[in-house]
Amino acid sequence: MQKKVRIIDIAKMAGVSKGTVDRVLHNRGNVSEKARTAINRVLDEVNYKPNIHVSAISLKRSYKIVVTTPEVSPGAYWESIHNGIHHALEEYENIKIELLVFTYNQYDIFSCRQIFEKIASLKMDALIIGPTFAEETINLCKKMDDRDVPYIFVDSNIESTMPLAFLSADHYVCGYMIAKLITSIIRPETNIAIFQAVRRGDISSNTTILRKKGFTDYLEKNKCTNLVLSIPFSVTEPESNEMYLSRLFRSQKEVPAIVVLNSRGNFIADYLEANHIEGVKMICMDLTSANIEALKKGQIDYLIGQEPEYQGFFAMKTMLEYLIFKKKITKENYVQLDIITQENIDFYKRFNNIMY
Amino acid sequence: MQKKVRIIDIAKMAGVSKGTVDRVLHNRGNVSEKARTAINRVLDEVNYKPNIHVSAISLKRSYKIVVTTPEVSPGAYWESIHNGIHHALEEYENIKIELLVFTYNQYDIFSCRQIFEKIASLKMDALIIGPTFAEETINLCKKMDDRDVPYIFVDSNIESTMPLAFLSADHYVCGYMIAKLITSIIRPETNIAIFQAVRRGDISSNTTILRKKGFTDYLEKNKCTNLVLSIPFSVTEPESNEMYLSRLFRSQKEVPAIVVLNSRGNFIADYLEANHIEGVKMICMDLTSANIEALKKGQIDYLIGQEPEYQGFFAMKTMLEYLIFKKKITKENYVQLDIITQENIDFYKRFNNIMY
DNA sequence: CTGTTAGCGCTTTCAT
DNA sequence: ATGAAAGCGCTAACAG
Repeated sequence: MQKKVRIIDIAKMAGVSKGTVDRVLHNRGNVSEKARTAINRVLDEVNYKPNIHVSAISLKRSYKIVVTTPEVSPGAYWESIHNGIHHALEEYENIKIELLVFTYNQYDIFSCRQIFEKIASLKMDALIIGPTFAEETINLCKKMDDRDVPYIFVDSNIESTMPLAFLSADHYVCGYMIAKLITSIIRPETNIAIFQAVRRGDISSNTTILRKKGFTDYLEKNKCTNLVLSIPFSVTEPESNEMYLSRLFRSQKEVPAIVVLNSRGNFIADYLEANHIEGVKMICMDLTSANIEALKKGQIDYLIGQEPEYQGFFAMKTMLEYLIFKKKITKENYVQLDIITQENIDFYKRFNNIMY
Repeated sequence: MQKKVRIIDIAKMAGVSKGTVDRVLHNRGNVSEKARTAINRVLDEVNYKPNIHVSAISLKRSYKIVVTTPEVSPGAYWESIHNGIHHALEEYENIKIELLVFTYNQYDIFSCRQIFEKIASLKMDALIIGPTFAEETINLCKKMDDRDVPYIFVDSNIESTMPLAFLSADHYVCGYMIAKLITSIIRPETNIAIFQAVRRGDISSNTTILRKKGFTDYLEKNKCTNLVLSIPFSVTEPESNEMYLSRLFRSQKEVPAIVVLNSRGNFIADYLEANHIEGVKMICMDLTSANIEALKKGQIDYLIGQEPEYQGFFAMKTMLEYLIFKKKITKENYVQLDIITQENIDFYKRFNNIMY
């Protein structure tokens, strides 16, 4: 194990001073072409890894980081992502970071536009985005690209953008897996009702489309004969859901299995309980407090988790390490698709933030 | 957010110098009773948290840490635990740590005794134990208790010991969950063959006993009518397994479902393949390379993971933070019981970037 | 454009 | 038993 090379070692090898090496390492400018090449030559030979502990304590400047995601409600998916982000910040408590958080209504494209416009007008060092609407996100990203502001996605990736990295489940595989799980516990004759959220100003979110595709593909590939009933589902106008649900159950001879492709599965579970509908097999997304409760009561059979805390944590940590330590980063980061049941749910609370 | 209190702040408040405060903080002795009480009084009032970055770079002493576990084979369970341990070490690369690793044959109690005796004769700062045999482990731990050497368990906890912490799956729940999963995908008439490893000099490992108990309890509680066939399984004498297996399948009218309570499920999968036995539903423990291969081929339906990398990583990280930064430790750490299928397996390979 | 230098807060050694 | 002081390696300000 060779002893570590320090800035001063590089300086000596290149025949310059510490200060100049630091200027090159951080692209601070004011370096002659001659010095730069000499230093870069040395850097190519040696494997310089800054001591991050020293960096952390020496750092004087501060960083302004903007976070934008759908609105956060207690115990829900996006709260977990924010928790993860804050957890990462705690790990770097000695670094001065100014965090600005802007949330938009994920069911209203106009809210998103407005917030993104505001963000575009801000000066910042980095941006973390939880996207919903593709077009709007692409617009924002273009502006960031022009200004050399690095950004990282959480929850899902958006095509035609150039993020530093993204943290996302493979939503297609997610839907595919859900199809496998639900069909493994129901009979081939059982119908499957599949719920998707309706949004204002846009057809559907990218993630839901992908999950739906994976779901359908599995059934087709495996020649499943279950009839699939697509049911719209409104978060903003819950009264219309009652109607859809009662119509659904009135039309069915046998209760269908239920798949909810967003994190609001508990709404359906509540309806079933209120109407004393039993024996329904049900798979939903995300470990929200309400979903966990429904899982523990036995209303939901499987929950699929996508590590939201880890996504937030890793996004922020990656960003900081990029900004401060210039660490290399992996662009594509697919998170686990955790299959959760009544039995293993209690072991999935690493960040202690799933409370009820 | 109040500004951080440093050693020098405490020193001033207590009317002593930095050096004396440090002596108290690290129990280094040579402090008058008067100074000690003054400093402790201040420490009770303020919330002192050492800056770990500074600690890390200032530290001159080195630590000798011993690790003992069952033997490591490539791609297998214990290798993952060791990988995790080494990852933690990488994160603290600037701290001088001498790592001594001793492995024993987990199927031979005499090997374990011999190794543990050797370990007991060593001088060390801390010990990480992957236990198999309860009595032997308790003996070793008693000796460590006498010498004030802290130890942490991975894989399972041992009663009647006083570890700093343990990292373990809840093996009982694990067995319980396996029972639920297997019965959810087979018919109530299907028999279940359950495989347990045989060991030399001991009845069975603690973990397997607990898993078996959980398994049986589930079936009983849920009035499952499946017949359970317990099959012994020898890792050291594989030729005897052939016999058991052929006898098993000859005796059955319909192929039974298979549950393997240790990580050697792939042995059974191989037998099935070699003998062209198809249509077997199978659940096994642990994401070993061989098991993953069998899962991907469709021979295994579910694998249950218990985060071995995380266990090793967290054990070592916790130990270092205890030794160096005197961090508070959570004693009981139950790891996730990951349910793995062909679909989500590829997202469970975070070998390169363990965090938390 | 470049070299020098003052911190950052903690550990450890060395006088006293 | 105690205080003073020398590092640890990096960042950033400052003086040329």
